[in-house]
Amino acid sequence: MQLELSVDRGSPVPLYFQLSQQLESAIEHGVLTPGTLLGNEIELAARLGLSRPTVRQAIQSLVDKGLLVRRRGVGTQVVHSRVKRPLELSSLYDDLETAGQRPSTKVLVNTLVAASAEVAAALGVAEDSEVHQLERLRCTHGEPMAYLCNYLPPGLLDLDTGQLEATGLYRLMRAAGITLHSARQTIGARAATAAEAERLGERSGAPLLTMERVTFDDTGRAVEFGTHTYRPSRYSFEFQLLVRP
Amino acid sequence: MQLELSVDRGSPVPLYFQLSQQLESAIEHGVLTPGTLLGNEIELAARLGLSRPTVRQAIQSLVDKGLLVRRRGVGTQVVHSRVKRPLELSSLYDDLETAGQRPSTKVLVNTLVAASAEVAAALGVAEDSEVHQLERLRCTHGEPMAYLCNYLPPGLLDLDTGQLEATGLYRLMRAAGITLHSARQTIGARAATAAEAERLGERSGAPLLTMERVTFDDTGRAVEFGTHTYRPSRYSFEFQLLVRP
DNA sequence: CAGTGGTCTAGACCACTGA
DNA sequence: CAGTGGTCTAGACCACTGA
Repeated sequence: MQLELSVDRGSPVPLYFQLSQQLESAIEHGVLTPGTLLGNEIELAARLGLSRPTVRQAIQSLVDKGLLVRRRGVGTQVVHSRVKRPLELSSLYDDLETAGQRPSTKVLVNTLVAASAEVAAALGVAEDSEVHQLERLRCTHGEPMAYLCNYLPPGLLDLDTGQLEATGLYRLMRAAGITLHSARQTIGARAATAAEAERLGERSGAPLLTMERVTFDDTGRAVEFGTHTYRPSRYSFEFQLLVRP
Repeated sequence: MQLELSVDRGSPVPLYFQLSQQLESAIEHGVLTPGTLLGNEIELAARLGLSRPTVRQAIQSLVDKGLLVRRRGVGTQVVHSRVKRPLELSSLYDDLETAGQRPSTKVLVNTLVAASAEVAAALGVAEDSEVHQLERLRCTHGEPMAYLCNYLPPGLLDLDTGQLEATGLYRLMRAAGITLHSARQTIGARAATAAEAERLGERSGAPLLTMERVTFDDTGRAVEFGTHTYRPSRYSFEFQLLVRP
């Protein structure tokens, strides 16, 4: 079976990207079945009228995504397991929306406060300096699912309550021109305090899933510090990991 | 300040790797401070007597690790925030050992059983076919920390109780020539059952952190299915995420 | 405008794999 | 042994950034 591949040199889309997109879609649609050998890079390059480095760049991006495996002396194969997207720095709001859960958000606190020692350390600002404080209740199907507390450095973003109820925080940040780069997360569990139980509709002492996160932009500035609690019956963290070679 | 970089063409270590190692160590030791511009690729290549693609390959690997940021028209900069290693498919045993926690393992079950529907689906074997079952209690400082239940397909690995108590499962797999490729994980929380509480030294109904995982090798075969429970007072998941560009 | 990284070519030699 | 991916060279032209 010969896979139909072609590139358009008139397109502004890079050639390696055109190729990797076609391969990815062929894998996702089952045209390239698991275990298939791709054919060697030099022949593939000749067939497409591309240079070998360009073909390698396309293949490499799919290896990085976990869709292909390369073995010296053997060839490049489509991975057998259905690899979903590896873990990304994703927005809870976007994840829920993608899953068709129709999330809703209620902003309970949106104000400026003096940074506590913990918040100041996380955001890298002076203690007692002003920071934004945000508390939101996220529901799906009208039921509370998570309670989100966030702190943001001042002057970064217009935090409009209306917008915060219509979309997620990460999307607002990106729209404000902030380039998210990395985040440090801690996921744990503990018993709900009376106040937490009340907010989430659980009983006091019930198990809660917790997440603490500091997000950085590409200049290394902390742009957000959040402490979130989730109802474990309604939410868990699910992700794909790739072993780095 | 001029950073001292040099490559040894007599070494079997690839040139791009020699360079990326030197840059990484300079960043980790603070010789290259956050925000520093690396100097353009062409000049860097000339200085080292390398071609530009080789220099790019070195830089790219550090961009992938989150240590450098590239901006067209601007240059390549050392990231400001201390980025630790991004999330890897790591072994709990290795993580604890690295943290100086001196983990110990007690094997409670090491036997062959008929696969339940859940286990069969996870491992991709027939229901009721024979699989290895493993139950281990992991302690640090003599205190229980996690209870690990694992299932493995038959014939993959010699599961020696002595070795299992001396090291981690992933290390045994790698030693057996298995190339780990990816894993699908779910992290959640729930209340401890009476049996679970007993095993971990908690009270019944106490919150537990849970992890479910299927690990695949590079041929796409499921090599392990695990359901783990952790005492949240003694363990949490901590990791760094990078935003994929 | 000058300077940067992004993309691309057309080769070369090598190490490793499996028959 | 033939076939594969891994590494490397010495260029080229382009798009984007910021002064």
